[in-house]
Amino acid sequence: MSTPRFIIIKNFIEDKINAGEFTPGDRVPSENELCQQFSVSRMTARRALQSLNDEGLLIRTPGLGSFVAKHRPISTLLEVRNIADEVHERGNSYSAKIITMTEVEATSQQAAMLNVAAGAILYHSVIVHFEEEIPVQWEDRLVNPALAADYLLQDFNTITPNAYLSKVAPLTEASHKIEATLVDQTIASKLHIDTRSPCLQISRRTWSAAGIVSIATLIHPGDRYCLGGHWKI
Amino acid sequence: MSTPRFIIIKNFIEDKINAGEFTPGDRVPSENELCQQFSVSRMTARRALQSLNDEGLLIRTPGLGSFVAKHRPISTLLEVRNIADEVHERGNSYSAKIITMTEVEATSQQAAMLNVAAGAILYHSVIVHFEEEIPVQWEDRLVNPALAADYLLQDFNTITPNAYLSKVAPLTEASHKIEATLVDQTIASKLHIDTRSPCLQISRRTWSAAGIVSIATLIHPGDRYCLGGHWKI
DNA sequence: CAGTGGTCTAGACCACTGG
DNA sequence: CAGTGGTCTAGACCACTGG
Repeated sequence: MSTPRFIIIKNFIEDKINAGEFTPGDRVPSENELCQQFSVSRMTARRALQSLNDEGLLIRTPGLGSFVAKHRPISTLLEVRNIADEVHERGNSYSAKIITMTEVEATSQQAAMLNVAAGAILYHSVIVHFEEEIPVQWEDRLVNPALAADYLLQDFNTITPNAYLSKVAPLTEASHKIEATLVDQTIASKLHIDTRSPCLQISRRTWSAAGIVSIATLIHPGDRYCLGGHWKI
Repeated sequence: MSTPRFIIIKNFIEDKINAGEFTPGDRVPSENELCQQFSVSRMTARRALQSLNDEGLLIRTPGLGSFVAKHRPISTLLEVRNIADEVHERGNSYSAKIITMTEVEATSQQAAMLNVAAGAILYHSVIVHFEEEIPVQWEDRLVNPALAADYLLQDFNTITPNAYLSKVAPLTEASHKIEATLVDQTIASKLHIDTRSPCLQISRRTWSAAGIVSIATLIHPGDRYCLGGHWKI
C-alpha cells in the first residue's frame, strides 16, 4: 500500500510551512503549478490544497491563489496530555496507584466504540494518579489488545498508560468529550472526595494508524484540576 | 448563483438524519445509489458523503457502506462559539433572558484582568441562554467600554454578546479555563437546577487588536451541556 | 487578458466486505 | 461474485481577480 499522491503533495506543502519556507501570508503553488510539478491531475493537486484549507492552514481565494493562514488552527490545542508530565511540569511529585489490571469481555457498547466484536477480550485498567500524594485523576481505560498486546505487562507505576500507548501505537486521531459530573461512592473514596463534589470528566477515544486503540474516562476533582488554553491569531 | 449539487445531496441526507428517518447505525444510500437518484457523477455524490464523514455525521467503511454515526459531534473545544449558533445547529429553538445590563466600577481585580484603571466604568451583563426553553448557559460578562461603546444599547434578545463583540471588536486572541463547579442559590434557580448539581464552567478572556475586550464566565448545567473536540493528524 | 479556485463529468483501477 | 468506498485521470465550464 503506497501513500496516496494527494497526501504526498499535502505533506510537501505542510513541511515547507513548518520549516518556515512558506510563512503566513505567503502564496503557495497553485493547483496548476502542482499538477505540473508532481505530474498529477488537477483534481489530485486540488485535493491536497483543499485538505490543508479544511485544516485551516491555507486560505484559498478564487482569482488570487492559496495563501498560508495568518493564524495557526486552534483545533490542535486540545492535546492528549500525559498526567505525569503535567504534574512534573508544575514541579510536583507524581505517583500512581493501580486499582485494576485485567482482561474483560467487551460489552456490545464497548465493542462498538472500539470497533471489535462483542464479547472480544479487552484490557481494562483503572489507575488513580496523585500529585503531591493528593489524588488528581481517576483513569478508567479499555484497550484493544490487537494494538497493544503487552498492555497488561506494563508497570504503570513507572510509565503511564498514555505514555506506553503513545509509544506502541502512535496517535493519529483523538476525540474528546468534556463534562461536569458527580461520581459514585467507590470512585469518590479513591479520589478522597465526597459524592457531592463536582468533577471534571474527560472521555477520550484515541486512534492510531491501525485502528481504535483505546477509550478512556478521566475524572478529576473539580477543585484540583482544570483545563486551560490560549490562542492567538 | 445556484446551490452546488453536492450541497443539495448533503442537505438531503443531513435533513433525513435530523428528521430521524435515518437513525444512528442506519446505512445511508451508497455513492452509486446517489448517482442514480440525483443524476450526478460519482465524484459529486462522493463529495456529499465525504463532507458528512468529515463532519463526523457519517462513518464510511469500504465494502460495507456509509452509516449514520452513533454519536453526534459536539462543539469543538476552545473555539469561541456563539451559543445561539450552537443551539440552532442542533435544530433547536434559542432564546435569551436578560438578568442584568448595567455600568459598574471595576474592582482592582477586574481592572487588572481588563487592563484598565481601578474604578473605571465597565459594562456588565448577565444573560441566561435557553435551548428549547431549558436554560443551558449562564453568561456573566464584563466589557471594556473603550472597545465596545454601544454594548449596553444592544438588544441581546436578537444578538448575543458574543456575536455583537465579534462584529465591533474582532477576536485576535483568547484564553480559557474550564472547570467543574457548584453554583450558588441565585444562579441555580435561574438555571433551574439545585445547588448540588455539577456545572461546567468556562472562564474566557478575549482580545481584539485594540486590547482586552471582555471577560466572561459561562456556566452550564453538567447534564445539559458538554464540550467536545476531534482532531486528526 | 491569462490565471485562480469552485464545480462537475464519465470514465478507470484498487482493496476490501459480504453472501 | 456484485457492491462498497478510496484514489485518480483528463477533460469541461464558471465567476472571479489582477494587470
